[in-house]
Amino acid sequence: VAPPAALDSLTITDVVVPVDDGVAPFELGVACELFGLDRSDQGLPTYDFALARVHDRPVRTTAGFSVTADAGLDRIDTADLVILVAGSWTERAPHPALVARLHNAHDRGAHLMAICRGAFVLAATGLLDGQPATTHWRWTDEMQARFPRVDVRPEVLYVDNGDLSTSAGTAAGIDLGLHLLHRAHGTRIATEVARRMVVPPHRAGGQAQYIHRPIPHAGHQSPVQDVLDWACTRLHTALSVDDLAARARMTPRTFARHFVATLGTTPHQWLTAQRIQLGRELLETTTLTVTAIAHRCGYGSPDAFRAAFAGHTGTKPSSYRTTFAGPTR
DNA sequence: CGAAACATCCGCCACT
DNA sequence: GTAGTGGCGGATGTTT
Repeated sequence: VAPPAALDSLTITDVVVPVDDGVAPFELGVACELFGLDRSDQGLPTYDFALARVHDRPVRTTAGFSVTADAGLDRIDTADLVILVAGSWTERAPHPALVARLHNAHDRGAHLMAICRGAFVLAATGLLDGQPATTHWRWTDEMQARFPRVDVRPEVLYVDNGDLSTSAGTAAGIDLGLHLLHRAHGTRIATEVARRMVVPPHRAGGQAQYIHRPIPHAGHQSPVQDVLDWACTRLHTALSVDDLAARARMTPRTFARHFVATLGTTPHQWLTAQRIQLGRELLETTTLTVTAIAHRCGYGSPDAFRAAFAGHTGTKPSSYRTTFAGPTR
């Protein structure tokens, strides 16, 4: 469940996406955008990236055009990240050769990531039995019915079980991908990729919150947006929800309502998320003590910071630093 | 760590 | 009648 307790570092160098007839172009696009582009000019990592075909012919996408995958299924044998997207296998049982290779990859320690209905393939391998998982809300009931041993969670954006992960609607695949990039390379890389893709670095919370999120209008800032920008520059102070409301020239009650309607999260939850994000960055990129970082993130005591940090990330600040402290530090 | 003090948030309702 | 505002109480969660 996001955010996950599993924070072990992840190695990603070699990424493969098996494709079948019925592949969804957007899901495929998300995989390509996250792992298939060369952004080395910005100091971002590059990956060996390939599509692997299940047939010896181009596969037909749901949008009607065809895609030719260069690699065969054996490409899965060398990958450390396998991304599963929708295909004909989400209705029928996946090809046994694919299932066998996925089992193999999993046994080898590769990470298997599913976007949207790609979770059905993962469920069909049996690897998700007894584990939490998610998929698009339109298919959560069907997934639970077809795979009763999987613990389907309709309310979350993505689930990371450490070596297997699943995401809700396609866009949640972006969140999951960024989360995996974060595990592999740390906050700086993950937020930089997010910036390149022009998506917010991390969204917490369930699908319902996402669905109601409006598309921000360029050059047309809401009063709430203005307060967010302002608040981000003063995270080191003891900002309260009432302070935000005052800045927005609204009563706390009205402000809270607008806030939830715009962002799908409450003011205090958002504020805490920003503080923790700042805390992560400081833990990774500086050698400041936890007490100093707590103070810089607007917490009156290191205990309060530790509690909030643990609630959001599932780890203590000190262990987080040990796992993720980057070379830039 | 736990208890006491404090803040947040949500349903409800009256009001414009 | 509809849409938005804001005050209040108390359950819930956070900070000291």
